[in-house]
Amino acid sequence: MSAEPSERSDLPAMAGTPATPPASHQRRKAERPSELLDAALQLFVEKGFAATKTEDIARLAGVSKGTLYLYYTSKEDLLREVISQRVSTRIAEGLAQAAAHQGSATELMRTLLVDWWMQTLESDASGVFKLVVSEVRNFPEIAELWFNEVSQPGSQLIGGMVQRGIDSGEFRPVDVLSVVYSIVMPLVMLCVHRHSLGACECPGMSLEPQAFIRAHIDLVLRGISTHPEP
Amino acid sequence: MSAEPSERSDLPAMAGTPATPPASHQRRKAERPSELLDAALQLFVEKGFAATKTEDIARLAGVSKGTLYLYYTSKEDLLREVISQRVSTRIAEGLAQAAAHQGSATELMRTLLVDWWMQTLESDASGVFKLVVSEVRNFPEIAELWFNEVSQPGSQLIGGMVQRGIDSGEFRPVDVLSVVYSIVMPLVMLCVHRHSLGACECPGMSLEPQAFIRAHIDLVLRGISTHPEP
Amino acid sequence: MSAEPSERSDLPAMAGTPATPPASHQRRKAERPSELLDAALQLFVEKGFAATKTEDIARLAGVSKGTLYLYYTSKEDLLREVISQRVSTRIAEGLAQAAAHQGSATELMRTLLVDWWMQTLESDASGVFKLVVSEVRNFPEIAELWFNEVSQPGSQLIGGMVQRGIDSGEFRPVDVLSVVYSIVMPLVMLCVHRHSLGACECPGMSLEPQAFIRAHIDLVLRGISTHPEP
Amino acid sequence: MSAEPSERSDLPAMAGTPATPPASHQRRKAERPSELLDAALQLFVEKGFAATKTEDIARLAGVSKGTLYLYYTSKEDLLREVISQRVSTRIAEGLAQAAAHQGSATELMRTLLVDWWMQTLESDASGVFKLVVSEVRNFPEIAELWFNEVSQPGSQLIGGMVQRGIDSGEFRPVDVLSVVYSIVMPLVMLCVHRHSLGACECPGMSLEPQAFIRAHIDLVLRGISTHPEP
DNA sequence: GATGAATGAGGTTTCATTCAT
DNA sequence: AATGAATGAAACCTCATTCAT
Repeated sequence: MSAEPSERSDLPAMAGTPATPPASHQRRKAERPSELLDAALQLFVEKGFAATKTEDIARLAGVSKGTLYLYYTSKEDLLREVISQRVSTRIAEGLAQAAAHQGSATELMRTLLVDWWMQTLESDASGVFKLVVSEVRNFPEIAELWFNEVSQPGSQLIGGMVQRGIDSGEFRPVDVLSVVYSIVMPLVMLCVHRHSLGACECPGMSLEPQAFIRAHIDLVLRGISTHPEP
Repeated sequence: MSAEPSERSDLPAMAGTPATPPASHQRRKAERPSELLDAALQLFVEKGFAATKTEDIARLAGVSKGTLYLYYTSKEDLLREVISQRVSTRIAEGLAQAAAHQGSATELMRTLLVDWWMQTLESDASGVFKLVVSEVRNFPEIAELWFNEVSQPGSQLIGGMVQRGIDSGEFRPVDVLSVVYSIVMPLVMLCVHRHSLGACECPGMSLEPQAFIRAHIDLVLRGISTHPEP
Repeated sequence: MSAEPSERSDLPAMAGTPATPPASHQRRKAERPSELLDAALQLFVEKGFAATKTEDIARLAGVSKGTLYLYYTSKEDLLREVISQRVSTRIAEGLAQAAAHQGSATELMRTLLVDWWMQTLESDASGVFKLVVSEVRNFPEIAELWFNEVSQPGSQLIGGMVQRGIDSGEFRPVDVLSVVYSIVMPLVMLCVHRHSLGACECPGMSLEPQAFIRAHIDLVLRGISTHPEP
Repeated sequence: MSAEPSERSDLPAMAGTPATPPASHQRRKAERPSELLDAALQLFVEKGFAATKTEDIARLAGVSKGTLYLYYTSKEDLLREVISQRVSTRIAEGLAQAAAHQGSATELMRTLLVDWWMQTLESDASGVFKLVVSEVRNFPEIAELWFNEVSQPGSQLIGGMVQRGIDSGEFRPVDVLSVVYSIVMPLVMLCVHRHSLGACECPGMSLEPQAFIRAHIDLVLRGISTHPEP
């Protein structure tokens, strides 16, 4: 939220000057789209697309109703952009992290999955899961985007790790796809939950997310391991 | 469609009851509320609460716009009724099934969980999961209902089974709540998915639900078992 | 204006009863479209399409904003309907009158043209000329309608009369089309004028329309006659 | 485009005038108002006042939205200026031409009317007729302007010629005003038509304007002449 | 002078709800 | 009980105008 990287850090600030932003008008223009996207995501996730008023998005972003339309052609456009933008950011992160790590499949899964999903859960990207679940049927193009950019690469990545474990003898010869779902669905659900029932006053899930993620991964690993630890 | 047997089955009234009156008309009247609820559920799940028009609900139920208001005081009323009605029906079913079964914790879980969730997934009750996920934040009373009628008793039931397994030595002394979530979240997610991404044209999950549910339960059981089968 | 023929004069009213209208609700519904069209025509002609507010049309027709949309799908729809409806009515009238008359070409023109154009000028159909002139370029479909339903048949009719006069020796062998325009353009312009400059306070044209029309037709007839009266 | 010779023709400044300054930039500045008026006229005529966007006017004139407001205080101001400017230019031309000519009333009308109206029809001044017809009722001040600057002097001029013909025995003792309208209305209508139905794809008037104007004047002259040519 | 980002009043259209029939 | 015509609040979006740069 409000994490705009302030675009192209404009020349190293001269020592002493407190990095004055170049000019309020220009600054604003550069940041508007991102601020609007943040506001839109927050409200779409909270209230749903149809129940969110464009004026509220604008107000939350600190601009007037009309300004929104200088940057996005319609409320629906805003929805598309919010999803595709936030999703691609997060997926790129995941691939980068995967490339950086190494080790046994077991180790890899224990670190990579826990890290990436914790970051996702705690960033506002987690809201996108709930948003997509709620709105795909009204906006079929989102389905395609999601499949190509998220489901497919995600399954590939995790499925690849499971397969490696099988090949190396760490894991039993399980049905890879089925295991991928067993691993991933609770994590997705965690994100969804955080922005639906989890956001309500009610007692809710009395369990630390991080603790649960670790326990869940361990549970699955033990379930597929050839040599379960005692 | 749990309840309404659809007006076609006009079985002869049992002797003793006064010759059933012009049937088709009387029957209809009695079934209206339920038909409206069916229609509402279908559309709320498909389009979301805000994007569903009362007129569409009425039309789908085969009545006029005004008639809807003879049975329900508002669109929101319809939402509340749909959820609480469908939910209580399904939960009662679950408790009944649980009471009927017996055997080891492992066995119990393998049959009970698979059966109940498969029925739920295939009935239109599965849509309620998606509906609740999408709408709770706009209607906080739903959260309370859900917690009291679903989350709480559901966790109790499954948690109870896990605890029994631990007590009997079938399962390792795991954190019960955590395991409950690992078990249940993919199953909930399956229901949600069926009415969001799963309902789109896109390739989607290429996995038989029943096969997955079995595999998932097995995976978890192996993960918590003290004597995993080789 | 407000000249709705009250649809299907419902059975001869019993002598004594003042022809009670059948039921206010039903009555209204039947008359609404026509009342809305009247209101729309008046305002579109007066202010132009873009400057007319749908709410004003509704108010002038004595209904609320929303009611308008029960009968017409959009403001533009209203424009199309107004034009095509009023035009076809008037043209049918003209053809009927032409069929009814007979006599020499000269006589025919002197009666038919004067009568039809005077009626048109004084009915609210005259506004349609101004409306079409002002709006065709924004709504090209109107051009087609106008050409097929008005320009074409109108030219045919008048051109036919001129040709008959030439054939019978009443008129010199003039260029028919050119004469048609010389005849018709001032009459069209009279209609247009009545709803633009003619509607302003300014001194305006100090000439009785009927007197002008007669004089104009006489002038043209003398211009093409083979035996101009002395 | 009566006035602005378009910045391309940079004829060498006549000796004596100080070497023209950085030309293209200075020139532009001086021509801005006129370029804006041209753009405004074109769009007002094409789309109507209300449906024309100030931004489109600015873009067509090659400046930004804000610049427009440096020269004109409002969109309405632009409308007033466009009309009064174009009108006075054209009327002045007409008076000049009238003063330059001489001869019999018949001759005068045959040359003067044909020339002036052909020039008007082909310049963008013709659009002003359509614009005025469409917009007077929304801007009553235009009516006054039009009456004083156009209708009045125009009627005077033409009426004067007719009267001269009557006095000289060329024309019969007709009603002058009526004849003026018979003469002028088709010519005005020609201008209006050119920017409304005439601008559409439809078949349209299949008649050369110049041929028609000549024929029309001839027709009227024959209609009022005391000695019609055989 | 020139720009174009920003504003917000105002216009069109939708839709939950009412109520006369 | 059932209908569906009518309402009007409210939502989306546009665009004339302003003003900081």
